Amino acid sequence: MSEMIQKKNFKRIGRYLYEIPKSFRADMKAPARFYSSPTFLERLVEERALEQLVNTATMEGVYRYVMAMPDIHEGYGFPIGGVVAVDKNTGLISPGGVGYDINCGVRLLKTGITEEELAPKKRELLEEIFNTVPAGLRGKSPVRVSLEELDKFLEGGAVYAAERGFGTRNDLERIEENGRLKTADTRRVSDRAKKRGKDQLGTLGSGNHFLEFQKAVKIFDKDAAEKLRIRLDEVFVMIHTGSRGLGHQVASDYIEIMREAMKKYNIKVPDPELVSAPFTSKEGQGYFKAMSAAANFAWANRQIIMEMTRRAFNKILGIPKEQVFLIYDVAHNIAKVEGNLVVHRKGATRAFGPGNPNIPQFYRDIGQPVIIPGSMGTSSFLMLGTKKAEEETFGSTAHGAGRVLSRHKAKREVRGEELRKELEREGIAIFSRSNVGLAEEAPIAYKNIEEVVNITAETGIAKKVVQLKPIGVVKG
DNA sequence: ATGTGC
Repeated sequence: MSEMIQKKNFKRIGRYLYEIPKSFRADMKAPARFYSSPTFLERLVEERALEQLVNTATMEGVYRYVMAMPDIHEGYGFPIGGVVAVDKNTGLISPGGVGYDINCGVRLLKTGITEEELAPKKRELLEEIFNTVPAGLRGKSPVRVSLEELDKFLEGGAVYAAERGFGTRNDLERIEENGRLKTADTRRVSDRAKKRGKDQLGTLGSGNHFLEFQKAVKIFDKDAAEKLRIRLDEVFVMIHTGSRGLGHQVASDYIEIMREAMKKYNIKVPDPELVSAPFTSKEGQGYFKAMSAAANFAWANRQIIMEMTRRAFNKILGIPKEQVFLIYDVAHNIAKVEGNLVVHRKGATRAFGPGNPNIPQFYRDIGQPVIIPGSMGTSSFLMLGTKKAEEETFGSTAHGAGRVLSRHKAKREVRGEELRKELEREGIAIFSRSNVGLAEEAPIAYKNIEEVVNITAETGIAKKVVQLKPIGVVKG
C-alpha cells in the first residue's frame, strides 16, 4: 500500500474542487477529484479517505474520474462520500462502493402544521412514535411477515408496502425509482440475510439513524419553496434509515463471494477491501440483484415508518393521514445503472437537474429534491439537483455531515447524559434509550453540515432551498 | 451501518 496523500499530490482545479492526477500512481486508470474547502482539507489529508478514493481509480472500466463529495470520510474499501461510475459492459461492481447499509436513505414529510401548533402535543406525539417505531439494535418490527411475504417486500419495495396498507400509491412517485428496483431477485438473497431482516421491517436501527421533527428556519429559494408548498416555521418529519440486518448480510455475503471470484477473474486490487467482480459476471449480477432486493427492503422500511408516523399524527393530533405528505425519498448508499454506466453512490445523493425524465412531472421544472440530513442537534437541508451535477458528478451531490471522530473516540470524549441535557435546553426533545448512542452521534463527531452544503451550493452541484432545525429526535 | 470486535 502507498504512503499517505499529501497536499503536494493534488491541485486545486476549481474554487472547491481538487484533483489527484492519474500520474500520481501507476495503477490509476482515471484521475480522482474531490470537492472540499481549505478548512476541510486540514483534516482530510490526515486520514485514509483520499487514499481510498485513489484506490477506486484503479478499478477496471472506471469512467472519466472517481469523485468524492465534501463530506468524504473513511469507509470500507471506498470512502463514504464517494461516487464511482464504471462502464456497464466492461466495468466492475463492488459491495464496498455501496456500503454495508444498502439503500440507507432519507425521506422528508410535510405536516402542514407550525411549531406553535405542535408544541402542546410534541412530547406526547414523539412518545407515541417512540413506542410504535422501534429504535435501537433489537427493536422488533410492527409488521408480522412470513419468509414468503418477505420476498414480496424484497421484490416490491415501497410499492408492495403501500399495497399492504402502509401508505398510498400517491407516495410512490415521490420516491427515487418509485421505491422499487425491478432488478431485485430474491433468490440471490441468502436465507441468513432474510432471517435477519424478517422482523426488522418498520424499524429505525441505531447509529446515525433517526426520526426527527424539524422546523423550517430559513428559505433560500422562495420560488422553489412555494412550489414545494413549504412555509417558514412549518414542522417536517425526517426519516433516516436503511436496510438493517438484511442489507448488512447481503453486503457481507457478496464480499465473501467476490473475494473468491476475484481469483477466477484475475482481478488485482491495491486494498483487499476493494472486493469486486465484473458487472456482467455471475457474481457481479448476483450482487446487483441482491443489492436491489435489499434496496427495496429499505424503501419498504421507510414507507412503513412513514405510515406509523402518519397514524401517530392522526391519533394524537387528529390530523388526517393525507396531510402528512411525502416530499421525497432519496437513497444515498446504492449502485444504479444509469445510461451506459453503473454508478456507485456511497454516502452520496442522486441530484438530477430540471428537465430530467427520471424525476416526477411536478418537480421536473425545479429539479430533483435532495435531502441532506445533519447530525443530531444540527441543521438539515432540503436542496435540489442541478444540470451541472448531471454534467460533472454523474448527477450526484453530498449526503450529510460526514464523520470526523470515530464512534470510539466520540464515546470517549462525550458524555451522553450531558449532551442529552444540552439538547433539551436548546428545545430539542430527545427520545432515546441509549446515552452511549447519543454520545457517538454528538455534533462534534461530525463535519459542519453548513459548510458541506455551502460547498455543494457554491460549486453548483445542488441548490439550497430550505434549512431545517430539529425540535425532536427519536433514535436508537 | 451491524444479532458491534479478536
